[in-house]
Amino acid sequence: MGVPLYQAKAELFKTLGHPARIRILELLSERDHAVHELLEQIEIEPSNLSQQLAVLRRTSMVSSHRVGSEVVYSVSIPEVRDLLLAARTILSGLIAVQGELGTELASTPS
Amino acid sequence: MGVPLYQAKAELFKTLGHPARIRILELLSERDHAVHELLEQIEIEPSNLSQQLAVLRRTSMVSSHRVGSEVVYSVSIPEVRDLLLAARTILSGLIAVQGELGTELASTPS
DNA sequence: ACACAACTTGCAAACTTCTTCAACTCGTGT
DNA sequence: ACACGAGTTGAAGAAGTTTGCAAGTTGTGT
Repeated sequence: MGVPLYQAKAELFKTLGHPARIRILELLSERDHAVHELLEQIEIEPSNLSQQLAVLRRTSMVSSHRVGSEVVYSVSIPEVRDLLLAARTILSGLIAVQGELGTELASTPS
Repeated sequence: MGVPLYQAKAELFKTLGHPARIRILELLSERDHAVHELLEQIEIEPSNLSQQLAVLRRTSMVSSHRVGSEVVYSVSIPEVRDLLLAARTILSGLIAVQGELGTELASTPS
């Protein structure tokens, strides 16, 4: 007997409910990245990034392997992309209706 | 200038990151419900339900209108359904791999 | 063997979210 | 006008999350 499904869903969404984790997943869904490459793109302390990566690892959303002195991360659930895209669609809808943040959406690719 | 997109996404997911709110959205995406109907389906104190509904209202995910003495809620962003479905798909994948919670998924409809 | 870069871990302080209680509003029926 | 059912609101304590610091690994080059 496991956790009820609605609770598992809530936990999945909770995992996505953090700006740094969203950025990590967006970067990783383009291609694999080493931690220091993520660090260049995301404004955050190394230890904080590590913590956020740990959260994503715990929920099996990403996996890591060592390559020499680097640790490379990849998305292990490709469907996460769908979730991010659906979110984007909803946000464009909201923005169209409420009229805010318009240019942001039009110009950035993800 | 508005909030960066990745932050808006994080907030959207954060809103979904609560079991009661997931259940509310699942029930409302079947059909509109009055608050006391939701209360019958979800094990939660009335005031707590009200708080969770308020969170969903603030983010424009649901809207409410009075009908006599009842307050009826409906989903105002139909695409939320896609998000819930995508979550379900991901969860089945995870469960298939990690072998847990299997029967739960097979038998319940949402 | 040593220094250095690349990460991770443990932990405490700051902050946010959740839950419940008591008090309140608003409509319906009497 | 009154009582009652249906919901909402405010506030406060408990619980959970986030952040950054200092300390610890592990691999590479010298």
